[in-house]
Amino acid sequence: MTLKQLEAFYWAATCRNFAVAAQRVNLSLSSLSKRIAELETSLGQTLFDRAGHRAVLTEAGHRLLPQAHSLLAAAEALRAGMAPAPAELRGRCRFGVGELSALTWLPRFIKALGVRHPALAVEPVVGVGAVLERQLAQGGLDVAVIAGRSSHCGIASQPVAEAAFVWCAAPEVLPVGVRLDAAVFDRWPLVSQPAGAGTTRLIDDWLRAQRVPEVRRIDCNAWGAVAGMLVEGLGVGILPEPWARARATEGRLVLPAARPALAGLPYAVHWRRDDTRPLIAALQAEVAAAVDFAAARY
Amino acid sequence: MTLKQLEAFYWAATCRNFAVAAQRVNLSLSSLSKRIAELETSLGQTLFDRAGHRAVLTEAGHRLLPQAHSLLAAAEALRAGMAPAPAELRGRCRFGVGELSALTWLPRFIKALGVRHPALAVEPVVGVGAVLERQLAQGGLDVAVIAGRSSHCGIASQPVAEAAFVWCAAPEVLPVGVRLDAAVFDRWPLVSQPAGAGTTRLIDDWLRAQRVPEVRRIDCNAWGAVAGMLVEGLGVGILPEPWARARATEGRLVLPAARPALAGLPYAVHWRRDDTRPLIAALQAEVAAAVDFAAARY
DNA sequence: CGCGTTTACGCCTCACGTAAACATC
DNA sequence: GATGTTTACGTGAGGCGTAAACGCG
Repeated sequence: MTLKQLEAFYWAATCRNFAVAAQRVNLSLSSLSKRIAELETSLGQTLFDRAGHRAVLTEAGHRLLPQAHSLLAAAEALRAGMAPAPAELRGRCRFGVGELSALTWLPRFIKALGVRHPALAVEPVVGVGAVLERQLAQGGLDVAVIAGRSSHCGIASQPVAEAAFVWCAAPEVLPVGVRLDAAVFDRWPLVSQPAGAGTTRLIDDWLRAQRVPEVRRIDCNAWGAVAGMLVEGLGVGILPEPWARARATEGRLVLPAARPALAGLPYAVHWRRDDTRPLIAALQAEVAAAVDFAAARY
Repeated sequence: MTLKQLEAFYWAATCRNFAVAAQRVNLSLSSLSKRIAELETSLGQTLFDRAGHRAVLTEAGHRLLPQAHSLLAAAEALRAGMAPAPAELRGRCRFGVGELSALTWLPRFIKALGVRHPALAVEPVVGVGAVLERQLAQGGLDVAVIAGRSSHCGIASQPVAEAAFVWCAAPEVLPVGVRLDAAVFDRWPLVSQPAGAGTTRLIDDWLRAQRVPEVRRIDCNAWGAVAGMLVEGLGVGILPEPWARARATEGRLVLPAARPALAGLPYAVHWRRDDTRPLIAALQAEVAAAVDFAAARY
């Protein structure tokens, strides 16, 4: 029995499938399979039931799982406690972010990360918050920076920054001085993000507070397109505040008064609570310092 | 960092020297040295100071030691908890016993052990209790069955049996019916075991209770020789009760009345408290069932 | 036929032991 | 020189990935 075998077992048991787990432990699928087989012979117990379409934990596997985790966590703590200096990170890191992050702080962050950790292969994965969260839970991502806190108890999160959004529309849609209220949405559709995005929750909360019953929506998963559609006068929507203000000074967008003002959208680093790799703790700190939604827009 | 490296480190740190530790982990001296070197580079810390004649723990090594032990213990517990059946023991086992054990229950025990655990290489080491205890503490022995409980806090023990001894002497030394008292020792020397033997403590306690001030002694570390000397009328001494009775029925020894009677000498399995190998727990049970000082004498 | 896991096979690292060297007392 | 640890070196096991095979929906 080795720590590597236990590690392979743990992630195989808690990821969506062996392939995802193999990526996480930097192993080929076949090697992962063999390590688990080795562990099984070493313990004299079958840990996975391979009868069905997918490998599923046996009773012995379920018994082993928490023990394996605590042993791995202890080993990690030992390693961290002994290390003379924060180690340089290495291996693959799948990093989930929303599109807004991808367009603001992410590029600079990836660059800085590459300088500090040349051996770390970061793979940014841009997607909608809800999807990223599921991928995180299933092992497809190592960390994700998404809006809000997770409802999933296996996922831990740490707030890092708040993004500000404002309502906006083209002047021909909302003449200067017009207040935004429920009546506006009778005449104009809402240009918004797809379900599962953090901003969608933000908008829904606002609409509910305003008792706006039903809204026509134009959903788009690309902020660039959303901004373009708003400028073109297709409807009313929200944009990150710095972007909206830039367009407003050019006279291409109007920022109507809205009460209550849109709440800030809190972003948090998310990670699997059972992931004790030093990678996680280190990234958490690095991300916290880097997130800045006012940064350059690409 | 691997469990094997930590194991090598732990025993290297707590045994008398690397050579002893190497035997315990079934490794050559050079391989042990390399494993420790690997661990040092893996942790980025020097664990042993090799400047002097012997390798001595550095500050980092001292920090690591308890953590390594708890991790190894956890790994062992996991292994034991998962094992479907008590595993067959394997490897080398240095087994310390007093000479009395060597002449009574030990041979039969070694035979039985060989049947149940063919892959276990048992090496009986016969010696005086105090010496065995020191070897145990320094890693030279895995377990020892010796008289009394250990005073050393790093050594755990579990009582297994009591051996009975009786005073005896040749008829020409102590005619039948003569009581044993202090006066006898003015005329005859005490034939006893060397300092550090369990029976020596037993005798000293008795002499002190009888207020016998000073005694001439003939010490010998071989029971066979002691018995022979007693039969030859060289002095007064103690023998295991079954042996003495056998000689008494032949009329070659006399068993004088003695008040108080000699106390029984309790024997216990001893092992290093920090030794979490399954070997120890298994042997403890096996030994407890096997020890019998009334068994055949060889 | 797609998805998920295992088997087959060749490569190559690395862990091992023997033996010699080195260092300290 | 005795004791204790490391270095040098040749060997073999086994961990690795690629690619093919297998087995279930």
